[in-house]
Order: sequence, then C-alpha cells, then structure tokens
Amino acid sequence: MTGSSRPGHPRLRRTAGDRRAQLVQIGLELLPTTPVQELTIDEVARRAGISRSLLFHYFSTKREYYTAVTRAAADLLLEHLLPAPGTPAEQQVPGMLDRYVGWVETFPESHLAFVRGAGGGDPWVSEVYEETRGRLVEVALTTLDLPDDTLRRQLVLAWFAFTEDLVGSWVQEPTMTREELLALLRDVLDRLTTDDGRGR
Amino acid sequence: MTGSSRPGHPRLRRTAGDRRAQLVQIGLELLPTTPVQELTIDEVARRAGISRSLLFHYFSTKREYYTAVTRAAADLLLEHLLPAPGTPAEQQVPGMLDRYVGWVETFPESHLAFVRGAGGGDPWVSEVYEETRGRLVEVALTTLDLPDDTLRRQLVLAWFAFTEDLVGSWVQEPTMTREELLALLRDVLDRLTTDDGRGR
DNA sequence: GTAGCTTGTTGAGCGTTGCTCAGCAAGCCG
DNA sequence: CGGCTTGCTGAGCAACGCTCAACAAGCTAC
Repeated sequence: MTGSSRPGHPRLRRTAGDRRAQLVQIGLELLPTTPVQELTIDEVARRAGISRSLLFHYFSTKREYYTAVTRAAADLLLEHLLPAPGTPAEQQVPGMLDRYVGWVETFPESHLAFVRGAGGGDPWVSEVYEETRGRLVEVALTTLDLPDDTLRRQLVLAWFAFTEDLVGSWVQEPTMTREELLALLRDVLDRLTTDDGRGR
Repeated sequence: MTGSSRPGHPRLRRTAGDRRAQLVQIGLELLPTTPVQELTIDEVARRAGISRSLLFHYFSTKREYYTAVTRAAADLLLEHLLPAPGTPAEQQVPGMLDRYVGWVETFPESHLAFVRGAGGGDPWVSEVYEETRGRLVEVALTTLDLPDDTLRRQLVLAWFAFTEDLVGSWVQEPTMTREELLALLRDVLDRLTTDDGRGR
C-alpha cells in the first residue's frame, strides 16, 4: 500500500545518500509541529513514499533517526549563528545575539520545538542540545577574550537559558524595542562575565 | 496474572480516593528515573498490583495520568518553596531561593526530571510547569513590592530559567560557595527588577 | 543480450503499549 | 438471602517500533 507512491511511476530508486537526506529533511519539516520523539515512523515513511522497513534500513532505531534530525536542526542553527570568518572580535557576540533574535523572530515554533525538545527526557537529544550550547559558549568566551574556566562556562550557559526564555517570551509579547532587548541581554552578559561571577 | 498480587490475599479492594492517591504516589516515585511521558501503564499497574484496566478507570487517558503526577510533583515543590505565613516580606524571596537550592541539592535527579520534563513537548505538562512558575513569580513580585506588569513578569521568568540552569549545574560542579551562589542570584534579580529592565 | 552481483526496497508478521468493553465479585443495605 | 453499587479483571483491538526473508533495479562481465 505504501509501495509505489504513484501508480504511473514503476518505482523510484534513490542512492543511499539521497534517501537519508530526504528522510532527515522530512523530519526537519515536521519538527515545528511535532516533538521530535513523537515523530512516527509511519508518518515519515508515508511522506517519503516508502515503506516503514526502508527507514529502518537507514536508521536502525527510531531514536537514531530523530537524533539525526535533531542534530541537523542544531547544525542549521549553528550555521546561522556563527560569525562569518573575518568578523572583528568585538562584533562577534553582538552579531550572534542579533542573529539569534532574528532566528527566533523568523521561526518561533521551530525554535520553541528545538529548545523544548531538548529537555524532552531523551539523553541522546539532550546531548545534541548540550553540545550545541557548548560550542556557542566556546565561541562567546573566545571572542570575548575571557578564560574558559568552569565557573565562566556555567555562568554563560545559565545566561543562555535566560536569553532563550526572555527572547522566547519577548517574541510572543514585545515589551520593549528590539534594541532595548539586545542591550539588556548584552548588559547582563557583561556584568556576569566581568564581575568574576560575584555580585556587588 | 497481574491480578491478586499475593497468592495469599484473596483480593484487596480499596476506596476510589485511596487508589488514585496510590497511583499518583507510584508515579511520583518513578519520576526521578523516568521522564513522565515514558511512564508505562503496565509498569505502574504492576507496581500497584492491579490490572491495566483499573488505571484507565481512574485516569481515562495516559496523558491524564501523568499530568496528575506532574501536578502532584509541582504541588510538592510549591509547598516546599512558599514562605511560611508570617514571614517578614524582605525575607520571603531570600528564603525561597535558599529552599530552592536546598531542594535541588536534596533531589538533584528529581528536580532535573521536573524541569526537563516540563519542556518535553506535551502541552498539558508544560501548562502545569508554566502555572507553577507563574505562581512563584507572583509571590516574588508581590513580596518584593514590585508592580506586576508584563515586562517584569518576563524578566523574573527569564531569571527563573537562569536560576534553574545555574543551580542545576552548580550542584553537579560547585564552582563557588553556597552563599556566593545565593548572593549572585539575588544580585542578578535585584538588578533586573530595579533597572526597570534596561541596562546601564 | 543475458548472467550475475550489489543493494535499494518491500510485505508479512511479532511484541509491546495505550485503550475499550462486557462482565465478575466485594462489600453494604434491605 | 436478594439486590445494589462499584472496585476490579481479562480478553481483545489498533497503533507503533522493529525484524526478516525475499524481490527487483541497475550496474558490470562475459
């Protein structure tokens, strides 16, 4: 029944790489509307016009599949955020922040799905999420010319959580101008990192 | 097979209230080790010594069940955090912060499960989580004698995200003293709320 | 061209899990 | 004892993740 998607076409045979890419792509398209872990093999296979079995040929487990989808989403985000090579150091963090807000403005549900899905309990997915956050912290600390010690990592990671939450709710209900938001976020980060983590 | 849990006992018949409470209790005990949504009816019923069907007699849907469990967990947390009546206003927020850190120190996995499980995609669970955060913000704003406008709510909620993240990682790897942590958190909150949300 | 190999692809089917439903039986009342 | 309420069960269905044996598309070799 799932077999030949169109009666006219005898059967379409793709290369392994193409098929994998197609399946991940379908996952990405479904991501905004469905929590990653709730993607059903049936649905994905149906959209791809293939049988369930074939999906298991490429991803030996459902978890392996949606982890791949999550990683693809994370890579898209990173690619969008990371500063273009040659950007002056002092512009890198502001630029990333600005692009981050833009990203959330453009794909609010998609972003929510990624951030939320991260916590969804599955260690594999969380790992991808943590890895992404880790790489962003690294870039931030490097370009801010700050030592990469445990304390500062913790503070910047917590600031990420702050940023994700605030930007998320700000997009839903803009309580200040975009510039004020960016200034506030940068200000909090500055104070956290230059204070050596201690108040007063 | 699941029926009479002990061969000796003919069959145990409980009142509706007792049974519900028992089932929710079992869910709470499983919560630290299992993401809420991954609780299986089979497992819970087995632990309660009843058939799967009975669980559906009390909770018409699995989601209804684990939402009840989540709500119970949230209530436990709130009960622990909310200040005792008669506490002087200026002590309420510090007290809650202190008890929050204590809670995370005592039940690290349990806390992680709650915070993480919150985002897990399910709107019902997220709602319980948001509701809990909302009530905490309300208490905070009231006792800090601050106006309860949208901007301030957003800032305090984002500060919660900051706090959850930082306390969570601090428990795993204490990069400062407990007092420094508390002071830092209070300081960030103070600056956010007294600055009217704008830096400088 | 056809034989043969590789490999993309399928269908039938199994175990688990969420959920339904008809009916049993425990305990109380008359 | 008869009858009522209601806690409770077992069989069974549909959906889903996953397996496995086998088919067939497209390439190369002769």
